[in-house]
Amino acid sequence: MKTKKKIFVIDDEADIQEIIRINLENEGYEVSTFSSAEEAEKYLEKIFPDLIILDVMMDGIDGYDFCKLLKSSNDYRNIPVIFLSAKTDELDKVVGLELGGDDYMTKPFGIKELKSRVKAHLRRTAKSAGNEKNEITYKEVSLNPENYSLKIDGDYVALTKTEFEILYMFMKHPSKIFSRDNIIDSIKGEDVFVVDRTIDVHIMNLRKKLGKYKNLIKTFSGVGYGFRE
Amino acid sequence: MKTKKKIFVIDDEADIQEIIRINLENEGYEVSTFSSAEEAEKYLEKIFPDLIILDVMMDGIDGYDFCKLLKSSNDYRNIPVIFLSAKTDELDKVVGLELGGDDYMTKPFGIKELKSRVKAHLRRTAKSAGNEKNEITYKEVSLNPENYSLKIDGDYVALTKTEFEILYMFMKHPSKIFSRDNIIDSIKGEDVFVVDRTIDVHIMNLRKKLGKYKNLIKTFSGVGYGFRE
DNA sequence: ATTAATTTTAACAAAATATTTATATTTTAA
DNA sequence: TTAAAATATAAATATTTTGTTAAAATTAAT
Repeated sequence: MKTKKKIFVIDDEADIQEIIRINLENEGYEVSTFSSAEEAEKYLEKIFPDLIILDVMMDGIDGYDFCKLLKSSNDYRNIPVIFLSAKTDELDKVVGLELGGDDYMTKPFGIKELKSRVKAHLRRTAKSAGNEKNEITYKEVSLNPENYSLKIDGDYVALTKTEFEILYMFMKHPSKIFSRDNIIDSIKGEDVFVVDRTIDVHIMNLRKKLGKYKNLIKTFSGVGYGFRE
Repeated sequence: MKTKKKIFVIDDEADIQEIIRINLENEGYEVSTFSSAEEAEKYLEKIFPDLIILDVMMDGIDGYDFCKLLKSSNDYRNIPVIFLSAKTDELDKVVGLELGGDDYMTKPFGIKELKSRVKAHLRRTAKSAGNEKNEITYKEVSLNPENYSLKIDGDYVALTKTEFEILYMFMKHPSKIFSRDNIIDSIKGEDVFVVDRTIDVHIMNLRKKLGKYKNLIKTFSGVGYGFRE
């Protein structure tokens, strides 16, 4: 929810590029397309992709070599690569060369297949990148990421996802003040536009759920909100 | 169910290799064939097989010796070996030598026999690897791994395999929320591509079967599902 | 090779949540 | 103290997510 996953599509056929772009953008990914490996290479320093979709046969540096290049770099080694090819035997070669334990699709491929493979790979890397959240406790209030709940004096109160995210952010940095824009950006992503008052409503709902501890959330007029005594 | 079981087939007759490969791949195993023990040995480091099918008579290292080699290694000792031989008396020798308490088949062998023996051995190792599941009980609901059944107030309700796996995971970690992706990964494996709403249907079916206890499965909107009061 | 069982998908209804709008209340600053 | 600015609240609306059903696809069993 925070930031979009970035995907590079490297294929010299413009229409393949577009089919993939449209479908993946539709799924909420940020897609950059390139017609050659050289072109993509230049952008690697600017944008760090979460996944690369790579055609095997291309002019200049072909898919095999580009992948080898990636896998020999510490920075890029762990980016999953999905190979594309029109011919099965080309893919055999990829598999045989053991260019990295990623994935392979033959053209023409189904859109559904594409989407689900992309999703599966991103799911996998998300897992290995330790982004677990830990329980945070303040006095008699504790926020539990395992079940998105709030324990107040021993009683459990359910939070919605957004409420949880906001409160988590607050409690993670108590005594820090967050502007409404801060909050919107980190909860929804930078390209999401909602009216400021929306945050007020979430804050209000959180305070209700905090019951007698509602004043732990402080309003800083003209600035924003924060969590503290 | 998570990943394919890997089987090595070591036999110098190419057609035997193929018959076995086709039939076992058909059963969902990942099969690697080798024409000699030496060849197989090289691959042991790359691929750790769950089971080995081994011809007794071969040029170079024969089946007896290869098996002895395996059994003398801590790493490979526990891989079950199924011996193949054209002659019964050769197998007698294997048994006599006590090369490990595995299994023996004479050529020609029936496909059905092969499959069931393979399955039996894999089942056995799976068990000894401490993956046994124990009965879990919560209030008047208990989940029995022996027969994938659910006992509710004394009545038995049959679960399908997937239903069982999901509920087992839930009850093993009550009060934890699992995302749909979490569930797919642990039930089906990371390389399986299904639409995540599939889980909703399983949840619904589980709730139906839970009858009056259906509300033990909670929905956490935007997050996932979990088991709790 | 059929049949049956299970799993998956797709479509739409229902529910939950998020956002906006409108208005009341509080805070700020001159 | 008072007008302007900012926030709180409640109610209305929009959006997202989930529940449910039925049909299609896959898998297992006969």
